[in-house]
Amino acid sequence: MNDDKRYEFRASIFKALANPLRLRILEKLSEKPWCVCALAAELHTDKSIISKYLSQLREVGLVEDEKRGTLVEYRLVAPCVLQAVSCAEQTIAEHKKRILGELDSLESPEQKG
Amino acid sequence: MNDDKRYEFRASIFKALANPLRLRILEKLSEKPWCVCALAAELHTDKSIISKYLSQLREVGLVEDEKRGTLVEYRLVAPCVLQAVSCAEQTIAEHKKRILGELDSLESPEQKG
DNA sequence: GAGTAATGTTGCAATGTTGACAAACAATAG
DNA sequence: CTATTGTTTGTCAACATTGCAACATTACTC
Repeated sequence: MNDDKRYEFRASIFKALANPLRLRILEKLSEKPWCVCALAAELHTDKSIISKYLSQLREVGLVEDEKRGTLVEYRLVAPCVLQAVSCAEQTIAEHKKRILGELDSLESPEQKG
Repeated sequence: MNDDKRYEFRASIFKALANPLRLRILEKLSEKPWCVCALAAELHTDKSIISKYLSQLREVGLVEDEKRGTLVEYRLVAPCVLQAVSCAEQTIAEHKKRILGELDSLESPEQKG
């Protein structure tokens, strides 16, 4: 795989993650497999949207589906992505804390050392 | 922070990551701090685009900047995000391998059990 | 088989967002 | 004042989001 493709591929994964509702779907799928209609009811969203979003997630390989009669059961394939979310969130919280600390030291300019 | 905001916040992080060039920038910043002009030269891209992309990354807290004369030095704040990239990529590679395996077993339908 | 209900997927249209490029503008060093 | 470095703005095309309607598939009943 060439370099450009590699980066586009990675970006496409994050593009699939770059939506609040899709993140909710993934979090639900991290608990157990869900069908479209159950997710639609759970998340108070039209089934067509849930179906489309699940397709997007499937295209980049984050979830997989399996037919069960009239149902289509979706399951999470890449659970480490959710860890990535909390990692990023945590790091950014740290960052903001640091910024606030810098503001504090500006307000009390006396130096201790 | 309420629930909706939390998910939108997470999504905004992934939105910032959902671009091949921004991923290249982050990878460069994982080596060392870079200024805008050096990144623009390295990545053969207009400085206005690099500047805008760095702003996006800064807004979600993935990088931070520091002025040095006429230069503005950017550094990575959340290096674990890069691990997230390779994690996702790896998992998806596994997924594709599995799909190919299933296709193979369809082509040779004899079962071993 | 025909009819019906439940579940998913796809197409369309309106609206909003993002991307890329060029040009103008701002800030700093000398 | 000039050169260097960064940021912002304007424009236009491309893409994303949302809700609704239409269609497809399966299971069940008669």
